[in-house]
Amino acid sequence: MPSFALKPPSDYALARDVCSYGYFLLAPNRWNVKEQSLARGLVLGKELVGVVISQPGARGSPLRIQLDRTLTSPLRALAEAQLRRMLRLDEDESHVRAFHKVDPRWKRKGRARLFRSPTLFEDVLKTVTSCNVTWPGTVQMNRRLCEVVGRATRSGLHTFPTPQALARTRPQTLRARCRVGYRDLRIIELARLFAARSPEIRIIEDPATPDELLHQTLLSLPGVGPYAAANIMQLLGRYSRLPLDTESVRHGRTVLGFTGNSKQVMRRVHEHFTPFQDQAFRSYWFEMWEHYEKLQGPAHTWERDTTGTMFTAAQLKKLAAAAGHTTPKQPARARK
DNA sequence: GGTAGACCTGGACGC
DNA sequence: GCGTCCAGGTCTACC
Repeated sequence: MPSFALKPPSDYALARDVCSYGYFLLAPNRWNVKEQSLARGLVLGKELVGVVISQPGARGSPLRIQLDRTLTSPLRALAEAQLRRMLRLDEDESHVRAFHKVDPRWKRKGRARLFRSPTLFEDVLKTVTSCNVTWPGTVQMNRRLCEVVGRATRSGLHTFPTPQALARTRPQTLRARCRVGYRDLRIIELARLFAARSPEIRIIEDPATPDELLHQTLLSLPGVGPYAAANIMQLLGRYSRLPLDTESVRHGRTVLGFTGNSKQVMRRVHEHFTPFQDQAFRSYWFEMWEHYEKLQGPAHTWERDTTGTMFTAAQLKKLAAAAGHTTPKQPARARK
């Protein structure tokens, strides 16, 4: 099997840095708990390749990238760029230090990097398919999008659908076979914007775009509201804004001990993380992630196919109660 | 500028 | 096994 090595930053730990954000559990990603490796398909222009990423040595040692086919140099460069994005290999030791200087709580474990997708398009779609749906629904939608619109590599690994493929897909197909519900037209419109490299997409992709303009441009995209815009910003490495949702309210109540209605708790969560300034999201996220790991065990032991119901409100409530966290009774439907 | 209600799916729950 | 209720963020109409 062809393979190559990728040199990560000196503090890089694959299991910790991949299992740092829920997208590692979403198709086409497959985290292998036993092997502690990540497999998925990548689209390289018109070509496909299946990759299995592992780190046979200790922290900071080279990553081993196994391929299910031989790649030419230009294709390998494309694959490498996507892997670097997904694994956040460009967030080097100085990036990590900058975060730990603001929030030293994560220095000992070295937490700083957040897993994301090989492309911005996949990150945007994963965000949109996580809105107004419980976690098992998000898992389902991503799996079906990959199976129905994505393609399979030689070794049977799936790729995420390209903007071009999704732009050609009929809304009925997305609704009936991918179970995306009312998101069908929004997903197709997003795919068309990415496929055409519209001015909005160029603004979003430009690292020089100021945060405020980036935020406003994201809000203009179909299916993207305040939560999704803030989340896409963190996926772009802009950590100043918090994607506040019902999960933030739960965290505010159960972990931070805030009281009041949802709106008040959300405001207090926002205020709580304001001192972390341009690192606010990472402080917020790792605090929540640590809470999940307390309830469910280390993230690198989570199986994709059995964690589907893990993050439902009912399940979290049960686990929090079992762990001794108080969970005040919430209104039947959380108000935003 | 703020808010109510519709949107759609799958899990939970009661019978 | 079936029916009903609930969770979830965005969008639009309306005040």
